Amino acid sequence: MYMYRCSKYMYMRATDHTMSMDNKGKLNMEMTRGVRKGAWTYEEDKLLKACIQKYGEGKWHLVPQRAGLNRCRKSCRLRWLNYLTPNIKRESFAEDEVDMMLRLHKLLGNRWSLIAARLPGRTANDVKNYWHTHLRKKMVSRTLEEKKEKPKETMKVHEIIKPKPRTFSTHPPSLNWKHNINVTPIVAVSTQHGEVSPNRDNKEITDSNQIGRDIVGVSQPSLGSAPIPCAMLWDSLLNLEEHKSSEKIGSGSLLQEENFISEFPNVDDSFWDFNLCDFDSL
DNA sequence: AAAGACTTCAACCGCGCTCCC
DNA sequence: TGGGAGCGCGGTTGAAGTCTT
Repeated sequence: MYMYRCSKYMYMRATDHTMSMDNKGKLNMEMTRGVRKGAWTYEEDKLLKACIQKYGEGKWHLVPQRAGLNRCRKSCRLRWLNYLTPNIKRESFAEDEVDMMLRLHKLLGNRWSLIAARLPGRTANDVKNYWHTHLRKKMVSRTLEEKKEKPKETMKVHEIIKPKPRTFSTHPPSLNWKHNINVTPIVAVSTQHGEVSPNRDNKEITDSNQIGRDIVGVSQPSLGSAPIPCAMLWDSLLNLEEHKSSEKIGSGSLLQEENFISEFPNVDDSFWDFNLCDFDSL
């Protein structure tokens, strides 16, 4: 059943658009055509659904035309992703979802899309909204309490937990590298804000600011061989953590841990010397 | 009952990234 | 190689709903 919250507003705003230029000075063509804004109607949803069912997701710039909608591509995409996608959960967040969200936020920061990807049926917008309305206050008050308890503690800026450089074999069964490579795995980084985040893009760390932001699994090899896929490591790490938390077995689930580690036999043992549960203390 | 304060969340906006020409 | 187009993300906005006085 459809429930529209802002019926008056949506019709009043229908043609209320402003000419806008983006940061590069490009004229936004969508804004010049007098596209509709505001809340979506049932009819518009029907058109959009039919269009996606017929042509599939993607090519959003074609969607308004294909669907016969007077909406910009962004609006169509957002409506589909946040509301019309099948399997979206509309009920409130369960306790375990909230718990997972808190843990993931500690690990990933405000990367809502990554967090949402770990919460089936939840969108990045849902997660972001829930965080801002429920959890942020909780976190702020908790931080204030901690500050009261430890008023004289000084923060360490960009403390890097950095194992010594290692040489890995490039002949594991899973990767066909042709040379040995020297890598410097920066396993975890804590900032003065207590935030930790992964280096999903396999970026090379070149400056201290970036070190402050990223966890790097392995730096880019210099001999032209394939980079170790940090994003893959990270995803698997999260899978393991998710498994642990869902089974309530804590960090002692060594069978899973061993399976996980065996997926990356080329990575030295010292790389695994940290535990995601340790991030709880951040 | 009414008015103001507060909360919720759908939608908008700007920006950065990637791809392609 | 530079620029334009398209896409996706995170921050922000603001109307509607709910609560409080």
